[in-house]
Amino acid sequence: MLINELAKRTGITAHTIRFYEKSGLIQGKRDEKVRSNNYFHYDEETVEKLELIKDAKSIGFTINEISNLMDAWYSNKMNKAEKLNVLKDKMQAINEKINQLIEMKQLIGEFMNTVENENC
Amino acid sequence: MLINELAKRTGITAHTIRFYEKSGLIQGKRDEKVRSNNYFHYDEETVEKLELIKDAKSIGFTINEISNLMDAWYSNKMNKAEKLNVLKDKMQAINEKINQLIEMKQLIGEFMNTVENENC
DNA sequence: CACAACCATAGAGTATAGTCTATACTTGTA
DNA sequence: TACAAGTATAGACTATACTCTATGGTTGTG
Repeated sequence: MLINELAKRTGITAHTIRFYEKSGLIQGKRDEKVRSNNYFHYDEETVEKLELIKDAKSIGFTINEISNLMDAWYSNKMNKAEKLNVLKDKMQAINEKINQLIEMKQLIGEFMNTVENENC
Repeated sequence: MLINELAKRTGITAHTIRFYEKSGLIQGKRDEKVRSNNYFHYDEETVEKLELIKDAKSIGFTINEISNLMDAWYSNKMNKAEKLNVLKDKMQAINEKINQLIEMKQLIGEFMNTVENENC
């Protein structure tokens, strides 16, 4: 699949996809049989990766963090132990974020009560 | 208290505090009795605000969002209903983030299982 | 009173994450 | 085959949130 289709499938613009490619998050392949152009071809795994990127970004992970995560996820650069380490780290980061969010919920909840009892 | 003490108390640099002041998140007061300088003076409420800013930032709120939140929190620009609206919105945003984090946890958890069963 | 430490302001610089423009070549369609 | 639509690349531009530098004035201490 070419970049425009990938963009449609994921809802991410071609520009941004190229930016992610430059950043090393995804890799398209060139078709060596075709000599007339230099078009990148993408597979289903790339769709998956972009979905993961969207999710990870929405919870506040940086490109760099996502890059680490995807190395554990998809690449063969790491062995089992290294992958598990990365995943455990992310897991812990997520748990911390959840706790902070819960604290903020309580804070806002308390403040809502205060406001409820205002006369205004 | 002057800016350096505020910085020490909150762990936020004077530069960043001034940046927040420019952004409208906090306001120091000038002492009109003193004519020789233009130093800003800060009160305990500012310390509180900066703590809130730190917390809100750590869970991914932007300066702009924090600004809205603090208007509901501290200012008299809004009436009861408006304040409650802002607070309800933030509450919902936080709940959504928590749900996304939980989803990501599950995803990573599943992947950890997959990795566990790898032979490597 | 010298001099270090502190304060304010303006404006430049940095990092992150895009977003857009210009250019040029390629492909598909009427 | 003309021409719109698609593709690649380089590089400029934007927004957010700082972070730092330069400058010049003020305050406190030995």
